[in-house]
Amino acid sequence: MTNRKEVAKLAGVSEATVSRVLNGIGPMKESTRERVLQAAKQLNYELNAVASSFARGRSGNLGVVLPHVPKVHLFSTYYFSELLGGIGEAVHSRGYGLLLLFRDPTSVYDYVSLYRTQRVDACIILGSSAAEEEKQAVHRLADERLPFCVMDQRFDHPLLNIVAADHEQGSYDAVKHLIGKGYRRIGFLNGAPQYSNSRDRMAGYRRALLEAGIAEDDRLVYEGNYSRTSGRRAASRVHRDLGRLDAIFVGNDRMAIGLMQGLRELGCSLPDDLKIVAYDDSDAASFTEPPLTTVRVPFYEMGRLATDRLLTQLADKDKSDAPAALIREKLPTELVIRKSSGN
Amino acid sequence: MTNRKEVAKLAGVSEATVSRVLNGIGPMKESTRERVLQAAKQLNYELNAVASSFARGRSGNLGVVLPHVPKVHLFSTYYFSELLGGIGEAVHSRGYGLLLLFRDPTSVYDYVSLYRTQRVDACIILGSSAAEEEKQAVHRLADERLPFCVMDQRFDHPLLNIVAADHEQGSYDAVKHLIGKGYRRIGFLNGAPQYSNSRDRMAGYRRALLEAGIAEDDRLVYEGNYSRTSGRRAASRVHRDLGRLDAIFVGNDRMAIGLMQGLRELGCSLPDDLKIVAYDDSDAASFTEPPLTTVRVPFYEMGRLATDRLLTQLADKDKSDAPAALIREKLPTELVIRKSSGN
DNA sequence: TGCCATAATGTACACGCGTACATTAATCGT
DNA sequence: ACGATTAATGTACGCGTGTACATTATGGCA
Repeated sequence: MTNRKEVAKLAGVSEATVSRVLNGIGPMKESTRERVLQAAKQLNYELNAVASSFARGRSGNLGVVLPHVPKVHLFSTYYFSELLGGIGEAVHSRGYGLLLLFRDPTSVYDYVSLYRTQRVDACIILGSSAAEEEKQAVHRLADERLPFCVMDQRFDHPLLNIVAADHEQGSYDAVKHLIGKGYRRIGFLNGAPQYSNSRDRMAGYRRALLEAGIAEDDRLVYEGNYSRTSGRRAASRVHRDLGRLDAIFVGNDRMAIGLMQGLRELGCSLPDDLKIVAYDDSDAASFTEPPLTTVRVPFYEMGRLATDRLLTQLADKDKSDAPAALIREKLPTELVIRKSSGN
Repeated sequence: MTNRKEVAKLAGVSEATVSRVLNGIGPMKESTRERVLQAAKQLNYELNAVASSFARGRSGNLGVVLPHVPKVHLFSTYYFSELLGGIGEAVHSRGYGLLLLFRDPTSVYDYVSLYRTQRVDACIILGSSAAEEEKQAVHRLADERLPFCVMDQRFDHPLLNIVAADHEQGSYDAVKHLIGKGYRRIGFLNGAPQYSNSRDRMAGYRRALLEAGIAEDDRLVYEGNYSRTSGRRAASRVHRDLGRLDAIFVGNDRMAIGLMQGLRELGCSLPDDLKIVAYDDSDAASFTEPPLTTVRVPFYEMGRLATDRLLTQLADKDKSDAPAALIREKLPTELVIRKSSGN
C-alpha cells in the first residue's frame, strides 16, 4: 500500500505539501498541485481513512443506534427502514460514514462508550423508550454535552436534541375524522406507553373525544406492541366488545393489519362491522382489504432532517465554541383517507 | 480523554502490560491483571478504537455496498431489509462494525478504493448486476484477491465469493405448481435480465414448461423492474392478454401486488380470472387479497451466512497464508401455497 | 545451590497523517 | 532597490495503540 512519503518523493515535494494538496488547504502553486495529483494517480494513492481519522481525532462516522426487538426483523419494519433511509441519504451526501450500532439486549447500553472509543463522532438514537435505564443513559449523554439526537421520543432534559413527529395532533386528526363521520363509540389499540409517542397518541385520542363531548371508556382502550401479531391477538378482545364499538383507532398499520386479519377470521366483515383508522401510512396500507385510512408520518424526512441538523451542529462546533443551537423539530402528519374508515 | 499511559502510571506497570491485559494476550499475573483493570475502570478508560485500528492496520468494519435505486426507499424493500438484517446480526455477534456504503449513481463505483482507504476490511455487495461496468468493477476486486462476497448474483470469475438462492429451482417449483393444478397457459412477469436471478427465474420457468410439454409463448413474457409500480403498469398488457392466460408467475411479491391492484381496477376478479404465483414471501404476501402463493427465499439467512463465512475467511487468512476456501452457497427456496393460485 | 526453561514485564518503535511553526520565494509599494 | 507583505513550501512532532525484542522474575530439577 503506497503512502504519502512515496507520493512526496515522486512529486519532488515534502509530505506536508502532499497533505495540503489532497485536503485543499492553504495557498499553493497550480503547478505543484498538478504534480502531486499526477504522482498520486500514478501510484494509485489514496488517503488512508483510518490514519486520517486517527490524526484528526474524529472517526468520520455517524452512529445509528438500533434497538433490539425480539423476533422482529428490524429493517423490515416501515418505521425503522424509512428512518434509516433518510439518515442514509443525508449521511452519504455529507461525506460521512454510517455505522450501524445494535443494542445488545443482554447488557445495559453505554452510549458514552461509543464516543470514548471514538467509533463515532455523533449518534442518532432510534427506538428509544422512557424505561428508567434508557432514560438515564440518554441523560448521561446529554450531561456530557455529547453530540447526538434522539428520534421520535421525548425526554425532559434541557440539552437534548430531538426530532419527532406530532403524534398528538396526528391522533387527534384520526379520531376527529371518525367522529366527523358520525361514529361516537371509538376504541383505541395503542402501543406500549413506555414510548412517548404512544402517550402522545393517547393524548390526541382523548382530546378529540373530549372536544366532541364523548365520555372516555377505559374498556375500549387496548394495548399491543406495534407488531402484527399483537394486533391479531387484540382481535378477540375487540371482537368481544363489538357491541359497544363503532370504530377503532390503531397506533400503527402493522397492528391494524393484524387486527383486520384476526377479526376477519372471527367472521367480521370490514369495514361494515368496524371502522378503522391506522397510523404510519406504510406501503402496505394501500393494498390491504379494505385499504387503510391512516396517518402519514414523514419518517424518511425525519431521518434526513435529524442527520443534517446534527452534522451541521458538529461542523459549527469545530468553527466556533459557542454552544450549538438545540435541535427541536416536530414534523406534521397528514391523514390519508381510504376505505377502512367507511365511505 | 484518558489514554493508555495514564492507566499504566496508575497501575504501576508499563504501557505494554496495559495493552496485553486489555487484549488478553500472553501470560500475566492475575494480580497485575486486576490492578490494570481496576485502574482502567477508575479512570474510565476504554481502548481508542480508531488508534487501535490504525496500529493494527484494519478498520474492524464490514462494508455493505447498497445499490442506488431511483425513487425507492431501499430499506423499505423486503429484499434489502431482510438481507441487511441478517448481515447485521452476524456482524454484531462477531464484534465487527457495520458500515453502510451507498453507491453513488453519478459515478462509477470504485470498490478497490474502499480497501485502499482502509475504510473496510471486507465487503458484501448487494444488488449487483451484470452490467458491464459493474462486472468489471467486481472482477477487478476478485483479481486483487480482496475479501468480499457478492449476494445473489452470479459472475463467472473463478475467485468470487457468492451466496445466492436457487432461483432456478424456486421458479421451476412455482410454475410446476400451476401446471399441477391444470393450468397450461402460463405467463411470466419477470424483472430486468441484467440480474442473473432474473435469468435464473426465466430458466426455471422454461424448464417447467418444457417438462410439461407446453410450448413457450413469447407474448406471455412481460418485463418489469421488481417495483410495485412496474407491476401495476404491466396490468394493462396482462389484461389485454387475459384470453390466452390461465395463470401468471411473477418475479417478486411487489410486482404481483401492483399487478393485482392494476387488474382489479380493470375489473378483474382474482383469483378467478387469473391465477398468480409470486416470489419472495414478503410480509405483505400473507395479507393481500387474495393472499399470495409465493416462493419463500431465506434472505435473512443468506445475509447471515455470507457475513459469517466472509469474516471467518478473514480470520483464517490472518492465521495461515493458505488461500482461503471459496464461498459458494446456493440456498434452497420453498413454495408457500395460499389462495392466489386458486384453491 | 546453580542452571535452565518459562513466565512476566518493560523498552522502543512503527503505523500514516494533520498541522503548528519555521523557512524560503515571490510580489508590491515607494 | 529594498523592506514589508504575503505566498508557497519544508521540518518536526504528536496522535494512541500493537508488538517484536530485550530484560528480569520465578520455579523446577539435579
